[in-house]
Amino acid sequence: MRLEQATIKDIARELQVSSSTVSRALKDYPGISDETKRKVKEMADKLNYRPNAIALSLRKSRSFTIGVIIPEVVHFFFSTVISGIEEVAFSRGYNVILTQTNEKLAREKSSIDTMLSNQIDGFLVSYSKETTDFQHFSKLLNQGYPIVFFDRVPEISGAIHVIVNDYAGAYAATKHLIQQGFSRIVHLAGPSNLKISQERTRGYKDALREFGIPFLPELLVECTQGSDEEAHKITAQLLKSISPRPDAFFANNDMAAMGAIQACKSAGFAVPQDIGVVGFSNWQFCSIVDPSLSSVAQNGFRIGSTATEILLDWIEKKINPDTIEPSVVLETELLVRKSSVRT
Amino acid sequence: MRLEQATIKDIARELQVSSSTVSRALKDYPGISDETKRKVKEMADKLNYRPNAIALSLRKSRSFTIGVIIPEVVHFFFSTVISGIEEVAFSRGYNVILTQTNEKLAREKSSIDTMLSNQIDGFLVSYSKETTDFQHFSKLLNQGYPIVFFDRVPEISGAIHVIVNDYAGAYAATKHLIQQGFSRIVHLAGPSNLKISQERTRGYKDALREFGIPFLPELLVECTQGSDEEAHKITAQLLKSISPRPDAFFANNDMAAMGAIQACKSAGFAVPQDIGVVGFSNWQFCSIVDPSLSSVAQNGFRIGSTATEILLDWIEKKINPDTIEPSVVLETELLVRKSSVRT
DNA sequence: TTTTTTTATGCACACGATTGCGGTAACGAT
DNA sequence: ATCGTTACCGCAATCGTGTGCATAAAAAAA
Repeated sequence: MRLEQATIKDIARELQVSSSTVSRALKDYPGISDETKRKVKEMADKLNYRPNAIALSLRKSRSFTIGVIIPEVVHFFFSTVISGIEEVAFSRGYNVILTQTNEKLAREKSSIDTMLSNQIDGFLVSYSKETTDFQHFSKLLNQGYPIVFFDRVPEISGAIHVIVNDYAGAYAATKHLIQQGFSRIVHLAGPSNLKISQERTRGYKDALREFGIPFLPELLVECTQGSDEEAHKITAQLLKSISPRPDAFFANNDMAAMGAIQACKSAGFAVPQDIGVVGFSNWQFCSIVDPSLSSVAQNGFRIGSTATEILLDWIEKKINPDTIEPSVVLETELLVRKSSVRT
Repeated sequence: MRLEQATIKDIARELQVSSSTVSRALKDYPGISDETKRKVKEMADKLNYRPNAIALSLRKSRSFTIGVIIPEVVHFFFSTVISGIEEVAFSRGYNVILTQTNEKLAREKSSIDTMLSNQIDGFLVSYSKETTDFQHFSKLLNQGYPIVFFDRVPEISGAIHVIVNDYAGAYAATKHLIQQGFSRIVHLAGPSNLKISQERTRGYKDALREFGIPFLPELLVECTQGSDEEAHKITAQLLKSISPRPDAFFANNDMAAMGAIQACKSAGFAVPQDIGVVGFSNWQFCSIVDPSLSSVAQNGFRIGSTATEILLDWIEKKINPDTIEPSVVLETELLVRKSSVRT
């Protein structure tokens, strides 16, 4: 038995005026007498009137809602991004509708469909690992839908990207390990089809080259899942099979770094005395584990808030996507903790 | 230059039929010839027609959207809940609109307002720490809006709760510590205005009583924030000031437990040999820290999915909230790891 | 008093889809 | 030729709000 929400018509009926007058009175249009405005507002208050956003959306073909598509919610980095998104969206009067793809392309497409049905004003996207073709995105862009990509960004024209400087972060991490006296540095890389992984690997290689350390292909291993178990297994394997053994690990993410640390400990090595480890993302637990984990911080909240600001500016036509810089690159910061500092 | 979305009228115009015919043809109504249906569907395909969910919402006074209100997104437990919510909502064809209150009551109320404006079909709520009065919720319930509360639940009539058995979890954790030979067990409790905190404290006390261990008020400390820093400080203080010193800590959440462990280590005590520690929530990092952290697992995903199933059943009138059990209690599970097992 | 201007309000339609009700043509039966 | 039946389909209203245009009343100017 839902109590009916009062509408503009109800106010009009009570006051014996037309609904157009009510509509105008509520919005302080000129040409409505102060007396009428007062009465209307009073009655609106009395009837607990709340404008029907749905009707407004239909009328204006705008929903004041943005759609967020991410691989998964249960992920420290993404949850901070969401937080940044939500914060900005809320303060600017927009709703956020959220879907996770669980890394499935099909789910990504289907989410776009339902969001289009819901007359979304724009998209914030970090695409799935399965996504290698970006036509479904280019099509949207061509139709004039604003899309801002973050973290994982495609190489298509018309989109705007918000990313962190993965290259510089990886470079700094590797350089740091080298300066700590480590030289046989393993890179536990991410999926090679993601640009962020490529960039981090590039930073790793460049740092090696810079310091005259030869790049050894066997020290570059792809961790497709990025889980601690996977990293644990790979690390244990590497420590056994490669001679002389690796003396440092630079992981694509913090979970993998933790897996590596565990494997090192199990194999009888001390971190950081024998083996140095640096992660990427600066998850919450970095500072509370033992040894505390050095990591490259990427400010998820700022990524989210920046991406949202840009998207909303685009939606509200405060910026023109064709004339502004298509990539916003936020800086990373290497946080040195115990796991990588030789004492 | 957004390309106009094709509407039902466009199809009608192309085919020289009325829009009602198109509507019916698309939905396979009887009384429309197969020939027409075929043509309409073909044309819909050709024009890339997508039904306008907003128009539908207006017509049906339903949005197929549910609103989720939580304290904060960047929180392992809540992010798993969101994941569960999103999963079920998606599979049943509902959208999820998300807001975080950042523990502010004002934000909670304002979120409810915008959601009502958007003709939300129902609410999933875990209220803020600031919320002590629940009138804004009772009012909604009285108006017939379905609300399912989870994790933090108010004592008001008409609502449905999905919670975990905090009491049993705390009881099991405390009992486990006792059985490991610890007897001066500190409980780092949560904010006492939250029912979950009260329940956990109750479990703690009952376990002590059961095993004939006197409850000492000085061993029950409220950690209002639940952060590791706060727990660290409190723990260090307790270890110094209380004599004989505490020999175990049961924390209200895992972050606090980690803070306690660090403080113990700093004070020169070994975990678990000197001091045992158990957390609550079973965050991701529990298994990767050293020593691995024993914790009471509460399945966030299941909480989210269960709450959503109930909410949607309620919305779709498959259940009657007045006749079903108002509280669904999911069991917790004590995961014993190294931090609490004396060797 | 008459005409012009200003002020305040209402009418009607639009947004896109659904649906009760009524209409029309074709066909067979009488 | 008339009626009844069936099979298809269209009209028009509806959901709640916004807005261009017309209009009535009141005020000002003539």
